Amino acid sequence: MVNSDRPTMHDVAAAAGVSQMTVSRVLRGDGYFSQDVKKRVADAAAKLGYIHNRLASVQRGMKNPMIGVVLPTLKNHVFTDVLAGINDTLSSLNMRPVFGVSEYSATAEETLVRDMLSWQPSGLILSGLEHTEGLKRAVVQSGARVAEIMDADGTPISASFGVSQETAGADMARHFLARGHLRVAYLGSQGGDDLRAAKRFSAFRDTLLAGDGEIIYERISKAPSSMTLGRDLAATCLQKAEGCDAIYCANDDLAAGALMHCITNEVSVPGDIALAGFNDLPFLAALPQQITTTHTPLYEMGVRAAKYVALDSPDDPPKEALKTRLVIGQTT
Amino acid sequence: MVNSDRPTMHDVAAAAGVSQMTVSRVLRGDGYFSQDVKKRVADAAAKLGYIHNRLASVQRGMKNPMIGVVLPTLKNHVFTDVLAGINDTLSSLNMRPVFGVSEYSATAEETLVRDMLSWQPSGLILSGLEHTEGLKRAVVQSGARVAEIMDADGTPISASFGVSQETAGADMARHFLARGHLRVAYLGSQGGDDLRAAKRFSAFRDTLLAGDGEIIYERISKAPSSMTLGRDLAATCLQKAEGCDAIYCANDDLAAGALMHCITNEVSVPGDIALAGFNDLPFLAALPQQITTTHTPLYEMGVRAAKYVALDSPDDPPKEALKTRLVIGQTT
DNA sequence: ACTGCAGATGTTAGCGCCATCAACCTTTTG
DNA sequence: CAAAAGGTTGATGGCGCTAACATCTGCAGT
Repeated sequence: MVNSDRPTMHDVAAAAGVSQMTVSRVLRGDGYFSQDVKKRVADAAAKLGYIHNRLASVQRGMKNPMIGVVLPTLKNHVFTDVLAGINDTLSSLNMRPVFGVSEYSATAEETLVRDMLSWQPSGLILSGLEHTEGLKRAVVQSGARVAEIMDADGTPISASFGVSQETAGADMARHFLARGHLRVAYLGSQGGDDLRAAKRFSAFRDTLLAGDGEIIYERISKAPSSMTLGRDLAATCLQKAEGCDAIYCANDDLAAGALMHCITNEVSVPGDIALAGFNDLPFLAALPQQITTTHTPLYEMGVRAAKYVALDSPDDPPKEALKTRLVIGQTT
Repeated sequence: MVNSDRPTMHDVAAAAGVSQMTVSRVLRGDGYFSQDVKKRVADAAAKLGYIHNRLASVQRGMKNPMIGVVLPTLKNHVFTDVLAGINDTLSSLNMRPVFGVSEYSATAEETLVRDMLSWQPSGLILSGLEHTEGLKRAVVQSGARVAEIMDADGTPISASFGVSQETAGADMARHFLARGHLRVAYLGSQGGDDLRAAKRFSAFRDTLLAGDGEIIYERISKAPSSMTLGRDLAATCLQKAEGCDAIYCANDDLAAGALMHCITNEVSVPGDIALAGFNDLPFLAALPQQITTTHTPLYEMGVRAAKYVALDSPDDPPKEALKTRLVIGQTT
């Protein structure tokens, strides 16, 4: 409920004995005004507890310091890392993120974006490169600056800052082959909704099969990703997949959960079985063993995307593929 | 950059051959209009890709489906759990959260809230009960509905949905005493900025000392909370605090990190040393041992707060203390 | 035939702000 | 010392939308 007695520039103007226009100028520090007037206005505004009404100024044509951010989930720490990069950058530029979570649904994403666009944000950050046609059309028409993050394998609407999922998957497969891990299991989550994990796995499989490897077990749970899920999936996997010598997990949470299963059940890692995840999240450093994983510059990705959408350089939209890096596991 | 060629109701009206007011009515489904007009307007809106301008309608006096949410950090999963509750609830009510992160700074929080208020949100969710006077004044004057979450020991601005940190701390101390853990270490993070952790520890200490216990080691790192920090703090603690038989950690991340240290160094838990955390985050279930902790209804807290601020019941603001529950550790 | 009233549409005003222009006043400059 | 330049303030209009009121039609009730 917006109180109707919230003071406006008119009220401040009356209290300071000037016109409303002068108050506007003083508060924005734009144009000419005397020191005397400046002080009177500042005092009046402080006394009344005046708060600027952005709705009105944006409507009038000012830039809206609002950036819409749509992420697939908050359950995976991956996105809180990206978010941190976005948030830190936008804060320093006096802009504010508005978040939405799509739960890996393209239609939910479209609804969310349409909703956000109704606030006339000056920018938008989306996850992944796959969106509904309706979303793309709405975004383009809105004139908001858009950046797509996370992925680099595909065609962005405009700018993109992501990593190549295919390269990451293929790199990991080559590592497996080099280490002689040929009988491999794959564990995933979110059903088929996590499209980036799917791309990764597809490239991983192709590369592995092109070598002498084989996927002897594959299980993509419908549940959202979590350490607990990873632990459970690993338990079933080790029971069913005889002769399996390595597990590739869709992400670090699953891999860490798998590691917990191994520790609890005294399965030696990587002696009995090798484990690999994806993202190189900070918490991996605290585990009893450093798991093999692919480092992705999550924070940096957030920073770049935020900078791009916040500033309005007229350059043509960059499509940057950030580098991933294989992190080899070891006992600590 | 908001494109000036974004279609307005006027454009839709022209395309549909009706007045702009009629478009407004049709799109809101309010008042009278014929089926024929309804269809023409809907078609025109779809063809032009019309997106409603909320700025204008809120300015005109409509309720703003925006809720400001200020959290101390995203680095601790605690807040993403709360956030999930808030987000799910608001989504189902067609409202949108706008997030801000204060990094445990009261002045940053005030800046953030003032910023948010400039968008005329209809509600606000804040963390904790301690805020600057300026913030409280601004919030009250804004007329937005406010809910404060997390804490129950203090006086809220209006509504509050939190847990008693003091009760939780004291309960844990009683558990320690009952188990005969008398030589206790305490590990914390965020310097003195995490006021709720401080309240908890204070009550814990008082209760412990009132029994036969003592705090033989205390270390509150300035770093943000993480598993890695917990692991490092535990390492130093076990080295320095001779005869220590239990560690109370400010939260589950620290406690899990401490557990990782113990596993790596073959320190038996709880044989050699007992560990306790706070919050009962879901990932604890994946660890090789269930750590002792205090369960807090994080998601539920988010749900209740979101419901309160989203709906505009005229009841006087509820001040609810949600129940915490001690979770006793065990090996899995 | 005349009221009455509901259905269907349009007109007007104004939310709070800022770009633009206009007015006036003070310096500076040739 | 007039003219130009610059400092200081105010009046006006309009961004896109919706509440309130106005208008006009058709048709039921008497």
